[in-house]
Amino acid sequence: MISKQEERLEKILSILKLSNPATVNKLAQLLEVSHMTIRRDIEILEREKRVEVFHGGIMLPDSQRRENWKEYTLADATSIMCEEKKRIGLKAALMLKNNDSLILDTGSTAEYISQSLNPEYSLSIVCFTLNALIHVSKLKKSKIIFPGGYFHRNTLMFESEEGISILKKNRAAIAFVSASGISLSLGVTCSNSYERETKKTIMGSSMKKVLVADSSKFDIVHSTYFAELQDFDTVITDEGIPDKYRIFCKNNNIELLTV
Amino acid sequence: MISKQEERLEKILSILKLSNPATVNKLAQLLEVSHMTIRRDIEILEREKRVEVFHGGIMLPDSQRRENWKEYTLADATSIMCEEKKRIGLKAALMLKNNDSLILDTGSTAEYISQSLNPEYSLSIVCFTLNALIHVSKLKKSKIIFPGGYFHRNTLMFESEEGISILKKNRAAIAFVSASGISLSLGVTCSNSYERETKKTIMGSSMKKVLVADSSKFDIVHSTYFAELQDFDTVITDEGIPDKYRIFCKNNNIELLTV
DNA sequence: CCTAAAATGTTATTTTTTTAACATTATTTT
DNA sequence: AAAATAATGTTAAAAAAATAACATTTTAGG
Repeated sequence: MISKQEERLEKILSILKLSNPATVNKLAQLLEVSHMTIRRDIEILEREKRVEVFHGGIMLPDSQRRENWKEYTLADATSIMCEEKKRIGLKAALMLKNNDSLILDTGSTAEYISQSLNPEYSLSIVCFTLNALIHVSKLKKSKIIFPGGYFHRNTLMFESEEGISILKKNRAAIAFVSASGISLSLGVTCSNSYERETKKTIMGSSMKKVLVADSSKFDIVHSTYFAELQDFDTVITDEGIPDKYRIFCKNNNIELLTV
Repeated sequence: MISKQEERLEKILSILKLSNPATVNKLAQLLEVSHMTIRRDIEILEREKRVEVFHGGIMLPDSQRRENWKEYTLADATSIMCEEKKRIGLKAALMLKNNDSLILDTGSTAEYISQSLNPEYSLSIVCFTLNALIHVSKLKKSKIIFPGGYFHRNTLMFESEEGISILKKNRAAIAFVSASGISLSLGVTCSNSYERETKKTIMGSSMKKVLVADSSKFDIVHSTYFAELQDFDTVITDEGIPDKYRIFCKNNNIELLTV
């Protein structure tokens, strides 16, 4: 059970997030309580160092101020294989030409692609994750399609039956697909079952299918199977992949780009 | 030749950069002048919008501590009726309780609602615009549904047939709907025809329908009609609305909240 | 349902800030 | 240098906010 007071404390903080600082009277008016109640609330918040008090009002301490769009992105300089992923993302983006249509799958490598796209091109872009969306929405000349659906916080992905229908209505010259596991015997896999339908549909809607994955994903298997390696036309990865994959690509006429 | 006063103005600003906000007395003491001198300086700085004044002190305006997330948002301190919209958004957000489900329409007022939502609540939120999505995605305890579709850059809205289908599968306790025009004779209107289907579906999917619009929208008509004023249960606006709307709401049993 | 405790509201008082009017000191102009 | 002007300081009254003491309402426990 959440008390009225605790509720008010949260409300005070959210008011502050919007307009910092705020006066006691303004808060009292907004929350429809007396100024003394607000003062007592403020006393608590101050003791907990959640606000700073001065004559005339209160404000959020510096540490709590809203900032940091990085909050919405997976790509992060500290993540593993970060440099490889950046290079892979760039290589992928450079495959595109003006007026191309593309589909961008989930994952941090895909996010690096979205960051590397040429803002001068008029592209048609389909994507599925909030992080990619934030990047591509800045491309003023491109057309953006976001199938949408239910939000999965761990991957920042949106997914739904209807999203799949939108995707099926669209075709792309090129699709960049990611994977969390790639194996010769067990195929290409990802971690979340909710990704499967989207990935399979992406594969079916695009002319050229490009697998983007750093070398740490090879010889790994995850729970959800969605394709065979030979379903792809191109693989972009880094130098660290096992030789058997180089041979497999050569034998199966898969273009292998290592960066 | 730089005057003593100009020098002081700069000093005040640099003190603020170091400790924001600051009181008049503190500044007077630091700069070794009388409080009246500081007050006169502050008057100048305020006229030039370089500081914000409140009872008890002054602070740097938001615009001087710009943060990246603003890049993706419509809501902006320079927009018209900004303060009213903030208050409307806050009032709307304060109507909610834990575990509520809500639908958030497009527009800058709706963005202010999304900014004011309580992060401690477990809400179920449906929204349609990138700006709202960015804000609500931070609410770790809430479930997010984003119907998606084709991106409209002017409003940051996504819209599609399939998005409508997703929306139709969902129900909400409360919907916050915006409008660009409200008229007694010609009804409630918006500017873009692509918004119509979404707005009509929102109205049909929610128990309580709340119209959020600042007073500048009243007695205005835009091209796309989507509802009558009496279709709403509640109207949240500011004090500036014409009296005839107050009377109309009273007569039609519409709750009118002015902030 | 009643009681005790907690939370909130009311009011008067004290403190602080703001405003305004006027005095003083600097600065500029002639 | 004297007069005019601008900038700053002083003071008192007005306004706003903080505090404290007590009244009332709400809530939790029996």
